[in-house]
Amino acid sequence: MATIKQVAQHAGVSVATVSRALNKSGYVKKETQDKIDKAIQELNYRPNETARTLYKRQSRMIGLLLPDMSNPFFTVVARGVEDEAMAMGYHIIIGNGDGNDEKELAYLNTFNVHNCSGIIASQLSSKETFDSFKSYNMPFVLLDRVYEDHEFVETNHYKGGQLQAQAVINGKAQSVLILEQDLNYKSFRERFNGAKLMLDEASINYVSANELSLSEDDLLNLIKEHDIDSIICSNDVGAFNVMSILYNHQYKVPDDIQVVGYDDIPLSRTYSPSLTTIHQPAYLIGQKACQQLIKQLEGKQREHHQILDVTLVERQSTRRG
Amino acid sequence: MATIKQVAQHAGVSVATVSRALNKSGYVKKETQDKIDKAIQELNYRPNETARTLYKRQSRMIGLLLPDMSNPFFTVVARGVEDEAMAMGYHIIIGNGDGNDEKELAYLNTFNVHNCSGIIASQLSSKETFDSFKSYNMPFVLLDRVYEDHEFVETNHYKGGQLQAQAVINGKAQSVLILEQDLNYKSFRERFNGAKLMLDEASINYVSANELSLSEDDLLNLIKEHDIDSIICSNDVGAFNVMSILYNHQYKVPDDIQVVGYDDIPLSRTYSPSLTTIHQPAYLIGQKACQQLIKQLEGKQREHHQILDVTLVERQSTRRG
DNA sequence: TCCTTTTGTGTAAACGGTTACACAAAAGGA
DNA sequence: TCCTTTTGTGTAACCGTTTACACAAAAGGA
Repeated sequence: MATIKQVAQHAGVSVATVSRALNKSGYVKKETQDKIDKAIQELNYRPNETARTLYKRQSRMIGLLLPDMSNPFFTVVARGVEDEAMAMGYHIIIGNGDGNDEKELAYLNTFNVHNCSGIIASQLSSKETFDSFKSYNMPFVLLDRVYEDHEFVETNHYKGGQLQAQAVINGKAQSVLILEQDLNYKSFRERFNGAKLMLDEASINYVSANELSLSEDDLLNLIKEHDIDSIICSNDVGAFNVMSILYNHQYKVPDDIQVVGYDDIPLSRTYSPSLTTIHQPAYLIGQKACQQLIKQLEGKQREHHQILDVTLVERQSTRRG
Repeated sequence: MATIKQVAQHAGVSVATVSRALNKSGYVKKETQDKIDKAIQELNYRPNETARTLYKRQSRMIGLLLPDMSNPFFTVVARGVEDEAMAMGYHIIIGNGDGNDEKELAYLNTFNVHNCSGIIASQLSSKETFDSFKSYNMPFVLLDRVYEDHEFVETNHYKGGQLQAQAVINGKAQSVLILEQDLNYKSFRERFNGAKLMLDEASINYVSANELSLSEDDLLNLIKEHDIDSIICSNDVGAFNVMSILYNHQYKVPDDIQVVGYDDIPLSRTYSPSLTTIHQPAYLIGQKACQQLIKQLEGKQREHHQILDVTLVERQSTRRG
């Protein structure tokens, strides 16, 4: 690889002039600029980012920390971040935290020692990790699972929960099973509360259970015991699981039991029956988070808390009025 | 952030000694080591990777270029790469090529100017891109779609095609529709050939069509016209699509028409009916590719061409003997 | 014309590490 | 004891950029 020194030599000027020509900073005579451009061409020179980063103490890389990139929701978020970063001349170092403090801190450290200019993080597994993040004094924005006292992008989970309830109400629900996840997370808690409120208002019976700790038998027992005709799941993948169990036990969806998911991952359109779910704009979340981070980096004005809208997508897994 | 200079000062030694202590290179007296460790502790010092990279002209980062990380097969591959890299002390810069020459070359350039130590790339969109990759003289290994004259990790696509045929033969296929994708790609071509061979040997009729250019109506017409009772798809997502169309037109899977996929993405277990498919060890592909690249970096002995096995996973979308 | 401002360029010092080299002290061998 | 080897440490150059500063030439204003 050619260096700036070689370009300078080849063009018969100093490295400082080449640098100025490259960055269009300071004065450069037209003639000189041309000579330098020619040399750059001929030597196929591309400036070394590492050296630039070292001097500036700031790279054009963004650390992206996700709980798990193989979760379909997060892959789409990641694409949103990546495309936006690419468009703005930034690049992504990716890490999977797996809900594990140590891993999250290891990545935080990695991003730091590589002089990443900022971090986008989702679902930090604890308040302690969050505090560590703050203590590094690197610009960062949070995604999806969020602490109120820091910049973030999330969606309206309360409304999402309401819409889930709305979907089963539209299908004349009589007895609903709500599958929740860890209610310590604000996002899950709000969805849960939203759904409960709607069902209460409509005077519809419901029971709830934790989706993660629920076995197949538990599910079937709950259904029998409470004569369940509608299930609200905490995400689409969970809904697929539920539908698969229902299918294997001769329950018809939606006729016997209707099912509503959350997220609207790409496959929920294609599933048979296709899944009624809450659309979260995953790609947009990624994009917005990236835009917000870059604004933060550049000290530009911005909204610190972006709450994006969610919508109900009614498909085949719920009944219609 | 503390620098090595501050550590040196704090410990009362020179930066060279600190560096030697850090890297366990050269002689350091026990006593001195302790003083330095203490200083590192107290200043919370972590060596700056950028500076290290600049001197060594080699970072501990690996460029990962995928066609599209939101494709479930590749996300799992990416996880395999990422986990393995993490375990070996490397990190991943990720890029989506989108089957687009320019983007691929842009990422190649990015990886290069960041002094990435190597690249893992999948499905370079053209021979020209491949040649560019070689011309950069960076270590790299190819994934999944592969050029014979370079190091790679792939799976046995020919056998995969045979197994797809085997699956429908097990279900007493009489008239098969093979949905292929771009046969210019060796992987798809081999699958196609493998399947054809098996069907020919068993004297079973088949027709084929291109999955990507096939509309819903085209598919339904083909099924009627040839009295299709089995469909071989080019991947799982395609199979979901097909099953969704079948579902909407009152075809029963697998009784009326059986369907076999390719890849065994996580959701194929959960789909209803669950999908018979060819298991490609996506995570392992990523891991192996990463291991191979790191061996290449370290000049270690290794296999240059790894061809991993695929297996048939029979589930509910095909009939049984 | 002389003085001031603008334009154009080069020198050298950073950025934060690693390492070649020099050299001194300690240890070992005869 | 003297010589050789091993151990331990510091000085300074280097990696490839950017930029503060100095200075000269050109342009502009009176």
